[in-house]
Amino acid sequence: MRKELEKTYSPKDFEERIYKSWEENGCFKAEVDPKKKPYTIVMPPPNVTGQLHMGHALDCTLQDILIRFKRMQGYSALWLPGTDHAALATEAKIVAAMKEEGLTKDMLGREGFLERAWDWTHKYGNRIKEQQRKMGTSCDWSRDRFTMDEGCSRAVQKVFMNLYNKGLIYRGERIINWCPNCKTSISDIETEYEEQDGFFWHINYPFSDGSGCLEIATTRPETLLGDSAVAVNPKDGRYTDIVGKMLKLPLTDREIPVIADDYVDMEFGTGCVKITPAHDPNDFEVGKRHNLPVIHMMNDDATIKEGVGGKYAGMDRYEARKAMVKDLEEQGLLVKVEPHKHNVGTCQRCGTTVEPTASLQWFVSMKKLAKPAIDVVKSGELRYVPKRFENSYLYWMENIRDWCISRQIWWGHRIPAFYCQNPECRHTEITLDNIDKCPKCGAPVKQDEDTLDTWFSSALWPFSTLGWPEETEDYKYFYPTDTLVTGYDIITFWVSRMIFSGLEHTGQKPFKDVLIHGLVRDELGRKMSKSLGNGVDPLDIIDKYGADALRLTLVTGNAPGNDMRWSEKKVLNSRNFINKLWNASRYILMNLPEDFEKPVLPKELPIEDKWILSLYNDLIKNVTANLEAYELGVAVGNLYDFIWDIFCDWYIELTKPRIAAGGETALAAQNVLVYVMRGILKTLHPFLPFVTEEIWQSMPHGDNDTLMLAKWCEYDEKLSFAKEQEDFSRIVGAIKAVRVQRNEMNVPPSKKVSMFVETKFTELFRSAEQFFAKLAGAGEFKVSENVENSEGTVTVVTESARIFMPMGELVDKEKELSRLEKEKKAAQKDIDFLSGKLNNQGFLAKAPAQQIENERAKLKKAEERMAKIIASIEGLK
RNA sequence: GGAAGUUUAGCUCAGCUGGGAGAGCAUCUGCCUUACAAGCAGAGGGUCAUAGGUUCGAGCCCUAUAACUUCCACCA
Repeated sequence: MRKELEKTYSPKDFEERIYKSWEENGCFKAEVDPKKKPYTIVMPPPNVTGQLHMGHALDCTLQDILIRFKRMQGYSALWLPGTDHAALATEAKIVAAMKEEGLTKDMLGREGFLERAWDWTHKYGNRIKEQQRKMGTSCDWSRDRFTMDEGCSRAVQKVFMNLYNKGLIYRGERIINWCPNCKTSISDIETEYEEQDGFFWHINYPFSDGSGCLEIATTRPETLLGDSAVAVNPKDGRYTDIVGKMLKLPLTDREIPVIADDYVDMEFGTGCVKITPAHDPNDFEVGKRHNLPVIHMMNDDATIKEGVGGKYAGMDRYEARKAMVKDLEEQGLLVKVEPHKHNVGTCQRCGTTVEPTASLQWFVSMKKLAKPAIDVVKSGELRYVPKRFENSYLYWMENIRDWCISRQIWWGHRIPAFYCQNPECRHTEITLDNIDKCPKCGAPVKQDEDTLDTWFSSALWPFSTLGWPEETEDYKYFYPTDTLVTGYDIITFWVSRMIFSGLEHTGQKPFKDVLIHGLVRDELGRKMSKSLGNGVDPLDIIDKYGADALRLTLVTGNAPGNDMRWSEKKVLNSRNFINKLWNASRYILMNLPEDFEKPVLPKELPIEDKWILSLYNDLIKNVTANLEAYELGVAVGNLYDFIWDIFCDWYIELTKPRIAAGGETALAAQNVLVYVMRGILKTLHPFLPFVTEEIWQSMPHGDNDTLMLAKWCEYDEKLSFAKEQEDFSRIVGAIKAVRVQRNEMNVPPSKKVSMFVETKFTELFRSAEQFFAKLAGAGEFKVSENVENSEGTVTVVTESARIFMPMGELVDKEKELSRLEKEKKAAQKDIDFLSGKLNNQGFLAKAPAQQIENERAKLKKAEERMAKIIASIEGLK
């Protein structure tokens, strides 16, 4: 039952229909099948309320190509989709939407807010999935997961408890990055540094005993309110006498000591550092060593605290800075102000300058967890493609610091810690259940108000989605997964955390290969971003050119890990290629007999059939190898070149006279055409799923109802015809040479020209008469071993033949001679180069035998060509 | 401060383990040849960033330099 192919390629007419039919027929569903080998990809979960952007489109395309390829190869291929709750990002969006209604989180309360968040999630949660469907995403929607669904949440709690029991999670007061706008802690990697122009303020701190002042330098004068000491280097001769003395802290009535600590760099600034343990990571460490008080001088919105701030209380940090500098100046304590460039941490989410703050938070102790995650990569058990990304991964892992995982927001997994309210007991219980009484003393307990970093749950994604901690069938069969596909921008955030989490909790690496891709940039090479407004919406592109064209654009000419520049011209080219495929299919179909069922290759085939089959066979080998090696760009390049430049431009053209002739030869051509086209469609399917399926339905397709589940083609020794491949390339070469000559002489293609071929491959060339007629505009066509030259004749020379074309007055003898002289020169250059190589003793001694053989063959051809050119020149004279 | 990447035709990029430089777009010439003008047949265009080195042989390997990009760290 074949479907008629529409006259023009119009993806809108069938992409949606085809997706629906795949989905309805359960084509995406992966089965636990012991007879098959599993192949698993877990999809990097996009934000549940997000929208598809070009980065997703790329991510999606690469994964879909791999999963479709493996599925056709006979694996039980699972591509597991899902979405991420994206804690802070989502909460910020909801808060912003609430603000429109004049609402705040506090007005709603935790319960009310979460209710809204879930509503929001349900409202927008399906949007991105619909958009992914438009891309052709062949994931198993029946296994769709969400980081906050029951199973994933349970995995989160379980992991928290495991780590806590092993002593790998702890709660403590440390310096963390505080975002005064989001009002939560953020982890180190969520903090982005940017260089800003600032100042170095030199301030005099007077000694309490009135014996002068000590000059310190700081970039943040306002933190003076939190100072608990001034430190000098113990080896610094300038200051040995004053260690232990007390200083009057300016603008306050406090006194602080001078201490000695190695941390101070004698060369930098004045060699005296004010120590503010509550607001600087280094100062915090110094403070711990010297038992200094941690004085918090800021509120969570970065205003100055009541009590420590004196007259500055309530002011914003920068406002306070201004006021304090002014006061210091008035009091004569400001020595000087120098311009100073420094890096300031900002919140990845909102861009606000973060405030390093000592705070009571939960941390994951990383050193122990990092070790196996380093080993598994170093040993090559888990590999990055391309390999260079292992460097940054290993560097990060080897220098890892503890991970702050608690967040002061509501949308996310609540920390399963319950604190006993009895001051005598103060027990902390970590439990999977909701308890209200202390298991130790029976007093009421209170659950920790905080939630977990969103990456804490993402870290478990490869196994939490498969059922872990339960030993489910899925988990046993599909885990560990095979390939993780993601961008280099989230290696530290996500990939590294999945690796150590997988190793720690499942005892296995979570995936075998990590395929890293780059960014899709705009036409000017800038990152696509909302703020720049330079993003290109994949849905617009699909609407205009179809999903296949978008997909093809995203893989064409791109090597793994490299960024690519977006350009709509590239999409146009992709679309044109698909159009080519479409029309080639139409050609094949419109000539096919009604009752043609499936292609059978006849035992006896003409040379051009063997030629195309042999090239096709090579193609299959190359594409498969490149897909296995994750060289998707190269694989699609192989297909592009074969389909356009060989199959369409040559083979199809070659079949035209045969099909017109009818009979046996036509039937053989039809079988070969359908045979190769079916193979092309299969091989192209992972890249262009929609159009290949649509064409497949119109092709004679035997038992397979859907191309998506058809069997992948394999290299077939029986289709390899080296001799015919080489022979036929002589014909192709000769036709091309004739075309060049005709073009050069401005002979219109429609004008028939007589051709007399002199060659020792007489049989070969005689059999190609119709091709010369069709493709080279040959009129009279004669082949023999010797042709006499005559007046008014142009000679085209190839390594296999001389072709004489009488062109009458079009031929200028002198011009023809000089042209041939030019060719002679070029041929001589070839010969010189090759014989030079072959006379080089070093080359002969050290080059591989095969290489030497190749060069000899090339030289022989060049010499044959030369002999023919010389004969032509002689003949003309 | 540390690390990685990029540098190839006018533009955007390929070039897999080293064996006489490729594609698309753009430019030029000629074609409505009954699958396709979203096309066909041709042409021009490159000291493969620079300087050394290894090798019989380097776009590819090594060293240095320059420019651009990115990541990491962050001394007040």
